[in-house]
Amino acid sequence: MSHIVERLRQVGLKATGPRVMVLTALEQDRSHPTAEQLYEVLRPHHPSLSLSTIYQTLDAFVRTGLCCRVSDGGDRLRVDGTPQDHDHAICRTCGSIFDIDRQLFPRTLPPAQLPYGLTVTGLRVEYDVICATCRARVEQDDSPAASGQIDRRM
Amino acid sequence: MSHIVERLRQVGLKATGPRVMVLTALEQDRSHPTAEQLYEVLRPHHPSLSLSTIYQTLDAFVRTGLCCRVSDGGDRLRVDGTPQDHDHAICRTCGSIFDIDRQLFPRTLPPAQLPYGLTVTGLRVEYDVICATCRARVEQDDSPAASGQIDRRM
DNA sequence: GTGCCTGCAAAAAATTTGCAACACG
DNA sequence: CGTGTTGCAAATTTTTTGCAGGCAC
Repeated sequence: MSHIVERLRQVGLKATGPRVMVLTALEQDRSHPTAEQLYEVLRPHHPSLSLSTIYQTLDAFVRTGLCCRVSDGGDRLRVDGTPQDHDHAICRTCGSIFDIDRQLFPRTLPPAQLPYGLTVTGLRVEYDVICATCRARVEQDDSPAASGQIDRRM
Repeated sequence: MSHIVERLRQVGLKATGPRVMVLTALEQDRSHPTAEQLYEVLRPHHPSLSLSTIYQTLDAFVRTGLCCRVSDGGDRLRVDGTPQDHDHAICRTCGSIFDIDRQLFPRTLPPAQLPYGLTVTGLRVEYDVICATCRARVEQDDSPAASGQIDRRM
């Protein structure tokens, strides 16, 4: 439990209640939740928690590198609290995001320079996928989406 | 000029004024503009144009595959109207998005299957970069960001 | 003609901000 | 104890929706 507190202090953040809760939740929940989803999950444990605090907390985490933003295609803020290098697979139907271990798909290293004078600091692969749930739904009946994540997709 | 109309009809969309303008703009502007930016660029040429129409138009384009959503890290809707395969480089400082030709970084083909029963339909590489403008600013003075794109970043 | 589109206005959703009270270190 | 955080409310920003009139086909 205390390793969460340590991680917070290492980056210079005070180990407050909301922060410990959010970081703990991110460590356990690999679904890359939205701010709203974190709020709903944590509020029962901390009734005075406010959504604004979630946003501020995530902002602090991203600034200090404790987590990073993830895209589900361009919509809302979703965060990834897993420190080690990994890629993401995004289901085009329901918007779920899955972590993909880097070792599965070995790649050559990126060039240090790209056109336009760009300096590369990192890279990741984003896979477009159809998740098992959505595929089953498409193959069997034709009922509309109803997954655990985001459904709207442009 | 008429090839824009053709592209629209090919996917079953009526070739209306706003659609032709937006698709033309996307073909010429490779900065992956937001809806708002497209609106500002096009409004002078079509004063009655509404932002709502831009959203609806982009929605139709994405649905029909004429363009796709791009993420600048999780903020707003940005679109990419370039059909051919390419990757993206995102400047972590100013949020600018650059197209990166696929040939620059040859890769092995993706696995057809990933864990969790995911079926892969596509993939792209996302490079984190510092663009030339931002690097110059950091190296020389310390003035705050003022690029053409998005500055806020979590 | 007719059904798809547009444009307006208003609503909804998502995120940010100001500020006083509070808690961590 | 002082500074960084929280929580509330309100403001902003971004996107969506309902609907009447218009236009492409």
